[in-house]
Amino acid sequence: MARRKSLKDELCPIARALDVIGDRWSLLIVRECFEGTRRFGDFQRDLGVARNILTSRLYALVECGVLAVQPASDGSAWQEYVLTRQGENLFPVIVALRQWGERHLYAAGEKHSRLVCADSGRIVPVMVPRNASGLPLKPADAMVRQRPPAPRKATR
Amino acid sequence: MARRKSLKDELCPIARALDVIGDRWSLLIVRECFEGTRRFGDFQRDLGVARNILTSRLYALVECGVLAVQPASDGSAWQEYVLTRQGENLFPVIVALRQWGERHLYAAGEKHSRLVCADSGRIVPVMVPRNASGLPLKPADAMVRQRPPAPRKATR
DNA sequence: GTAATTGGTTTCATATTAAAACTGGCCCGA
DNA sequence: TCGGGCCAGTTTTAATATGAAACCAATTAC
Repeated sequence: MARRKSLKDELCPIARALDVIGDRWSLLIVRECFEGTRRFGDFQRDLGVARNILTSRLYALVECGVLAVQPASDGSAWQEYVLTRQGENLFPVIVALRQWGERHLYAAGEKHSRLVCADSGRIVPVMVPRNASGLPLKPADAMVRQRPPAPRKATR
Repeated sequence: MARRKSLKDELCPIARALDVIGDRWSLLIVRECFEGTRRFGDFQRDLGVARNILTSRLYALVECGVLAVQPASDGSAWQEYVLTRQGENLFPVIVALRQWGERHLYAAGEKHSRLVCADSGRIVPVMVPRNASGLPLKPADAMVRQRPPAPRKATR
């Protein structure tokens, strides 16, 4: 089959991002991190993922700078996995994905969780891209601009 | 190995979303759609994905309602794959992923494409979740609220 | 000091991915 | 209206990734 196609060196930022988090577990691990999970065993139990897969994903996420390893905060000799700044910046991705899922992946009448503000308890409004003036931006109104030294192939 | 763990019936919307688009190709296909690609051969050429994989992904995306199949608009007898409303609603996900990638996955000084407004040409500001008052919402200020008939297991 | 917990690693079977060859309709020009 | 070339897949075959469960060493609890 030849090695899985790597997208690391693609010019498109979406492709590069998917090279890192484009699988079914990585973003769930990140989600867990946002919920406060830090320990191997807790990820394993909460996600129900196989341990060896969890090991490889955690390693990959550390490798690419989304997570960092640090000594446990509870005084034990174990270590913890925590979000880096880069990892925290995945928040919009997680929220967008969650809101899309909430909207489209439940049967009519099927209950599901909601993202709310911790203080007010009010539902977090659906996140939308906005233009420089703050107006909602529709897909058709956005375009990808390539960089200066015009690439000879579509860069996307 | 036992079949790949399905996340379709997970209670978490993020898990459900990843069941559908949690792989390295699906979102790239969706990205292509936003760029206007509609034909099998064009997806294949632009993405460089193996044809059989493309077939299975297109089928899955149609199956879950992200894409729809319709007769070709150019009069030929072939068919086209186009985004449904549900698929178009992935726009924020794509934008969030792109902006994260632009920010974190390029070496210092390495050039990359930018998402800009089609009319003004101005860069699309980084998208952030906002609370009901329109103020930026930090990860720590958001929480997941479970639904009414309190589930007996963590629902997330 | 001993047993249980934690955080992995190893092993093995199966599923998924990939490349390339193959197939069978469509379309075009002569 | 024939033949060759496109288009959109399917099949075949091989390699890699995933998952479950067993295994293991260090750490912690008792």
